[in-house]
Amino acid sequence: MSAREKHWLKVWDEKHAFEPDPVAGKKKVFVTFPFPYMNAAVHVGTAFTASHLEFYSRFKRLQGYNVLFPWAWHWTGQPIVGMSKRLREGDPDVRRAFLELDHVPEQEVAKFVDPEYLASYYTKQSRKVMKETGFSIDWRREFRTIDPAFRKFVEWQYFHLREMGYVVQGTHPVVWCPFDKSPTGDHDRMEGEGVSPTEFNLIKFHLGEFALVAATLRPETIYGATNVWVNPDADYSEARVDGELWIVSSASLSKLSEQKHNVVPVREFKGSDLVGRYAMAPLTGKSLPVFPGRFVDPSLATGVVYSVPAHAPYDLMALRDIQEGRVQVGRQVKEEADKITPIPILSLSGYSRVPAEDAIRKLSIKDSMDPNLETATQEIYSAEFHRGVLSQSSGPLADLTVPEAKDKAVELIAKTERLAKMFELPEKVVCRCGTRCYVKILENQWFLNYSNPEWKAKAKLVIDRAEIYPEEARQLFYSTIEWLKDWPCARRSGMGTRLPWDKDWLVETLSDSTIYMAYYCISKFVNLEKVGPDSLTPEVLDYVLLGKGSPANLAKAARIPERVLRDLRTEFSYWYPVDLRNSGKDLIPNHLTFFAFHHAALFPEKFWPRGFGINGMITIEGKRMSKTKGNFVTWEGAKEKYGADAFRLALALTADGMDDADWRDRAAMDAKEKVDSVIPFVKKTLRSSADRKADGLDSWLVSSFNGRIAVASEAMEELRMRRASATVFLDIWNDLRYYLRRAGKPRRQTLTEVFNAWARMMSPFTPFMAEELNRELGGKGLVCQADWPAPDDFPVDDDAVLAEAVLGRVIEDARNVLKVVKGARSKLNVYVCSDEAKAFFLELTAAKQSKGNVGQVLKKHASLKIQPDRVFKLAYELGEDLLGKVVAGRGFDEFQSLSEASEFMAKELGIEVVVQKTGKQIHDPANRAKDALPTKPAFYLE
RNA sequence: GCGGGGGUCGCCCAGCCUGGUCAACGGCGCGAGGCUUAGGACCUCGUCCCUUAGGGGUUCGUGGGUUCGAAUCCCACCCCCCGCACCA
Repeated sequence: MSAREKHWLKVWDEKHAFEPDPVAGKKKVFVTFPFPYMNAAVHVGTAFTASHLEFYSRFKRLQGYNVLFPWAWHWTGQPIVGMSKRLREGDPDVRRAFLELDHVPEQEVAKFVDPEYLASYYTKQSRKVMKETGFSIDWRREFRTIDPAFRKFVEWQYFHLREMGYVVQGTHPVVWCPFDKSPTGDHDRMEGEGVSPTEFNLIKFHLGEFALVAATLRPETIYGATNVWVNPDADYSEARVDGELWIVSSASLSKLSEQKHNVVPVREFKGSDLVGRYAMAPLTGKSLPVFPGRFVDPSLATGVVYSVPAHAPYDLMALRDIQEGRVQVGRQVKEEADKITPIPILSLSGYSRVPAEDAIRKLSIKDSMDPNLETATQEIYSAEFHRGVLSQSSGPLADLTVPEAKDKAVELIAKTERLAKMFELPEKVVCRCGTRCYVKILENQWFLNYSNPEWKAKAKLVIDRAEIYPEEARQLFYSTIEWLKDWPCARRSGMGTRLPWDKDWLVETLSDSTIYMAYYCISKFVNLEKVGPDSLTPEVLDYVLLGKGSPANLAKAARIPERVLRDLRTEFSYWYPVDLRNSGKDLIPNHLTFFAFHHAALFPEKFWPRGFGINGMITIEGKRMSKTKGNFVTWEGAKEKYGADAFRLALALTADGMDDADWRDRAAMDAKEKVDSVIPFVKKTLRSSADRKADGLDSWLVSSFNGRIAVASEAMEELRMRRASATVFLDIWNDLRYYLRRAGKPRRQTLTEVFNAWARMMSPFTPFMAEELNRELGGKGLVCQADWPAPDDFPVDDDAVLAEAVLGRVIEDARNVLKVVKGARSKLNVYVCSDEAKAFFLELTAAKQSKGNVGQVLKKHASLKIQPDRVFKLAYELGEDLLGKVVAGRGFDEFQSLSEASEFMAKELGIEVVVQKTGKQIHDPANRAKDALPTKPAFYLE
């Protein structure tokens, strides 16, 4: 941290510049950021998103608002506990990540075996780096989501949600880690991302008094079944399942019992013991032989499948293996197998009657252990599912499409009471803790009832009423609200708050973060020890947040002074609602929409969020940020490398709207150079300036500055930080450069005014440098507490704008001519049009616009011999804006203006320039002067 | 598959809603010149093609269409990115 940064941080701190309290009658802005999760250091992505709020906050303060930008830390949930646990168990990867990627000192890592210590370490680090970056946060309100007082707040919320019927219980299959005793979400998996429980149909084939239970995803193929497969090497069991006698793989027994089946094992044996026996299929009543098939995975579902060789490549290949002697079997099995031919059950365009055969041939599959069988199966399955139609051989299923036949088959088999269901993971899933997961049916789990149509409608209203930046994001909210189903809101493990009515469950991370912004109004009092967690009873919170009850009575019961209670209510009613919540677009499908739902449920409309800011995701040098790939930039690292101001400016300049932001070292270095050179530039410029009367060029600079203020202000309002910062740091700078180049002697007073305002415009982005600059300019007070420049202080002078625009056009034209014309030249003659030509131009343009008498004008000025088309074309080229100024421009004398600029033109063009006004006695050897038009003088190059 | 965003002159990107002032803003890179002992920084000019007078040609994913006129509006297609849930 530089001395300059330290100095200003101290000054801001001493002035309590960012610690706002309610001020009756003062307009307020309340901005919030979705608190970062503290299992790692904050990184440039966090900084990017948060920077929008930071810039906006500082901007709004300059506009005179009372601005609250608070901060908190998310500790709720599984990952912190999980990392800590893995460290305890000696996982080298976790340890290395702490040491090498986050640069945590060795002795600290040792203490990370305590999850709360781990989180507090990162919290401390993150707070430090954010402060040092100059974020204008009110740290008095800081909290962590496991603070006792915050828990009371969460309990209050859930108490009400349940009362309103928005928290309901349900039973659902989940991917379960038996070690963590917790559902295993996608991000908690070492293996099997994207895999979710799939419902298999269990079909009972009668085998004596037993049911040999085959699992299938394709019940519609039952009429094509030719035999049953078991894995001869695997263990199978007889067991009493829900009172029936089943034969299934031994591995499936525990899974069945996790899925609400009552399972009592009876006897275990090898699959080979089943080979050669016969099992009777439902619906067809056929007695099918049991064959050995090593392709059958005993760990998938029941480890028993039935064979449909016409449509299942695996089945066909396994059958061939037996028929063609690649697999040794007993004589009886071989004889039975030889009798079997595939039974086609559906027709499929583009394939023969036995599609499995086609696929096998296409992929040159040799036996039943060929890995290509998976591809073949996928292909056939997909084709049949979308285009297949069941044929007559399928009896009652005939003529149905595959999806229809599936439902019908399930219905028919269920009628015979030979159907059961089982959930299974189609692919292996391994939890991050290394444990293999399975499907568990979780009972009596708590859900937020987001599928409730009334709640949805209310959430939609929140979005309807809110400002969304950028507007394109609005649709994403609507889609999310539509799509959202009930959300499991409680878990068994991790850190957090227990459900007040069911202490076995902890409120899950996303679910405890929905209305917490309201708690910033309370946390200030908690941190100042004016109110303790025990006082935050539901009744007290009802008063503070909903205005219910009488403070006098409550004060006694809760043992807090009535004045404090009233202050709490005042604090909340003043700051709420949230005026702007900014986040990356990744939070729209969950957090931000939850935020809308819960505000809709709990608060009256006047407290619903007013604005949502959405930004894109960050990439590093064009690639996705990833810790494991080492493509990772921490907030601290970037701040240290470029300095706070440059880091901030680089963030601002990197992207607008929902575009993804690409963080590039090169761009940040440029920003650094820019920031570092502002003050030297200003000082040098002022040194070279003089006290003199304002001229046209000064008016031009002021006019231009007027436009810059307008653009920057509007962009700030819309959170278009790239546009805003580019205007301030690039466009204004360019204006100044032009001014300095063009001016004989820059005028001190004009520059001082502009620089003063410039410092204020820079201050949201580069507050340290802006304060420094303000001081250099002799400004009083702090620039962070000054006023945002008003356009009225920089009036527009149309004639001055026109003069510079014309000059610019003339120089550009002249450059063109000089570029094209070869050969020696010593002097450029510039002929400004005559008064009559100007009159002709104005009259003709007016006549054309008003559809007046063009012919009359032409006749009147016929002696000029100017083609009317040239006039029309020029008027068109000038555009409405400039043309308007030409028409209105009474004080603008083109000849005088260009004459005064002739030296400048000469310097720019590198050739002598002589400006003359078209008239009788002028130097015009090539007779060009007659062609001159307003804003378009004629040239002659000598 | 469902939902969303996007493809612009070497790279990043503005413009698109509200068609013409668009060969198309700005930044980077590159080239030339200035400044400088030198380098960096900084400043100026140039950077699709052609052109001895300010002009012309061909461009904004591809192919059609609407229009006097399309990067901008409409249709179809191709390609890329993101999200799709028991989790931050």
